[in-house]
Amino acid sequence: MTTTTIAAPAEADLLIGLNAAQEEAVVLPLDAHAVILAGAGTGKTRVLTHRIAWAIEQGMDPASIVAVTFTNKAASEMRERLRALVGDAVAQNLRLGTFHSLGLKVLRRYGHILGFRNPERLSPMDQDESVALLRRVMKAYDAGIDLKIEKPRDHYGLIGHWKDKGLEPQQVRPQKEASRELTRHLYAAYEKEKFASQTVDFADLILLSNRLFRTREDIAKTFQKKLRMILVDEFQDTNPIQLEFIHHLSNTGKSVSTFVVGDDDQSIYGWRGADADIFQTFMNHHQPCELVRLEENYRCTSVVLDAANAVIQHNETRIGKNLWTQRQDVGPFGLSVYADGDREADAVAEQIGTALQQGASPKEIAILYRVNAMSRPLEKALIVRSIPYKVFGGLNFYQRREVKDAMAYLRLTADPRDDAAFMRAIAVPRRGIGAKTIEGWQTAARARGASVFDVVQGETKPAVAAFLHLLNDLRVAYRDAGLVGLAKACVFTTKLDEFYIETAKERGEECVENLRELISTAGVFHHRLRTGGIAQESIAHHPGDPLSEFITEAVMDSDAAVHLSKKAETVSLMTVHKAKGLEFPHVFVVGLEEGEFPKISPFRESNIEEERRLFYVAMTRSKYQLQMSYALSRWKFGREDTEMAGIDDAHSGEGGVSSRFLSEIPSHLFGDGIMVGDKKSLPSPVAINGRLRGSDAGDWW
DNA sequence: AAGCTTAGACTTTTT
DNA sequence: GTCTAAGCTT
Repeated sequence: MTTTTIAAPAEADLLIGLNAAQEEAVVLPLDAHAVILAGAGTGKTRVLTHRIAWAIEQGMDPASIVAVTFTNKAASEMRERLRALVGDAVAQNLRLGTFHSLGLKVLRRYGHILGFRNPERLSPMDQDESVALLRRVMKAYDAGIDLKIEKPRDHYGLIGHWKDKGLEPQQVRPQKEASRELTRHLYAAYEKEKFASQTVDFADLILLSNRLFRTREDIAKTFQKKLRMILVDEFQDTNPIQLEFIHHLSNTGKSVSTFVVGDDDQSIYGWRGADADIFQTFMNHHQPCELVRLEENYRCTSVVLDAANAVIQHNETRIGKNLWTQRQDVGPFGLSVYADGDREADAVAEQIGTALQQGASPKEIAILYRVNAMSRPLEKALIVRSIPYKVFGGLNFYQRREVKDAMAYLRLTADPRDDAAFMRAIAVPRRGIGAKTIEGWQTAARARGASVFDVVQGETKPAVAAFLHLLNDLRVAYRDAGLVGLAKACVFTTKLDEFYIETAKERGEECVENLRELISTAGVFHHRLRTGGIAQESIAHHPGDPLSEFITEAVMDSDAAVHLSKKAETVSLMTVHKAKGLEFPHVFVVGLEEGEFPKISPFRESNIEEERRLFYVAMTRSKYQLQMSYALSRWKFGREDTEMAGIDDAHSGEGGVSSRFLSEIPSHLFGDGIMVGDKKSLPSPVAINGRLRGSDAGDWW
């Protein structure tokens, strides 16, 4: 009796504060398959976490629940929120992680069946390394390939695409186009070489897990027996191999219920193999299937929602939903046009300055654009006004050259037979051993089925001996001084710091700064490890040694290193892709020109519906102010791109014409019409999706 | 083997 | 305009 008095209020608590649709989703029968269509800002994570808490409260064993996210960030956020709902102890037992970390776990456990000699050490190559491996394959290719014409990165792109679709080399049909046919052959060679070097790429984490499940039904069964419920976040971004992965775990829903949450209108990773039709496919496989729409938005103003709804309605392929809000306030919502990109940037910076004067905090403000290159003029304009900003984009921490170099030494300490790391480390800092020599070792290693490290043992060159000696010192450093001591040694004992000061000139200081940051990242990692903050996120039931875990995190959780910028008081500049899932009181969307956003490239087929979803994502980031703009001309690759230039220059084309998406917004929603240039305002939004003509046009050229 | 010069490219990027 | 990477020179 007394125990029920504890349980009952808790159950009531759990549902408090949920709206009708959220509650409906949370309390669906535990064995029901469900699709939750959760629009932007409708409480998606809330539903997901409460659903899990609800299941546990109904008596489901936490260990039989798997929740899959796409990013580590989303995983840890969910973990945190679940801690608050169900307590530390229970949250600890949940299986929660990204597709890739789950796949890695499967491979580490069962990789020996697939022929991996050291599966528990497995840690995937990042994209650059995968391309490097392909480049080596291409260089060794019988027919001979001109790497200038056939670019490794392009071929890798297509191979990755095939892999995301679940196509193994022998399943790819012969290609009509010669270059693609070459890719097909390279794919097979790439896979062979990759296996020979006992490594895997990102896609393999899922692909090989699937192969294992397919060939060893008994192993699939052991997972299926343990599990009762699988939840998937951001389901719209799931690609075919990930869906197959879920099917293996759930026995295609026959024995495990599957609860997927996402928003088809926010599917913006189609170019990475995500299937726009994934919800439909899923529902076909999981009948009967519940469908709940979360449409009440808690983020945006009603004007923004009306505009966003109007735009997204132009998409043919969507399940359909309409966001609404109870909010009564109307924030500023506007569209401006400028003569060129610099003036646009200037005006945006000016408006931000005003907002700051009026008491806004820099971190409440974001500028969003379609492509990274657009950040430059904005940065300039912000610097002039001394407005603090941060650009989120470009390379992440672990992709920087100097950090990769130091990581190569860390990796060699963990495993001297890591060829990729060996070849990188021995070349930097320079020690009189060049590409030719290394290449020679490599072929020898391949011929003997050995690693470069093994081959090099017979070398008598003093430089080689010194290098091997250095590696030994690093091992000693790790043994005696732990992860942080090793990290320090990888920067200083290796003399990487000196190397970068000498060679990188201007950037030298910055490089060393990054190397120091790497050391402190190792320190933070070590601390998290000791305080128990790691094991659950990397979902390793038997965590390996700290070094391997650290290396894996560096590859698979590139965000883990950004602890310094977290609470910075800065304006955020980022691409719309990066902004997905975030929200800001003040949002500026710039560069809304036809051709730029939507991005239209003469070389690549563009997907207008996906571009439109991207625009939809951009608009729905704003909590209060949404300010959009475009420019009549823009500097592109050092050339001016205007409406005029488009006529004779097939390369650039569309500059200066407003985005078609703007014309899809009902004109009455633009309070003041289009703001032209600095202050002049037109009575109505003339010339949206068209050229600005006539006497009006003259003024701002 | 290392350093300098020039040619080309250039959406988006959760892992 | 700015980057990287291949290739030529020393």
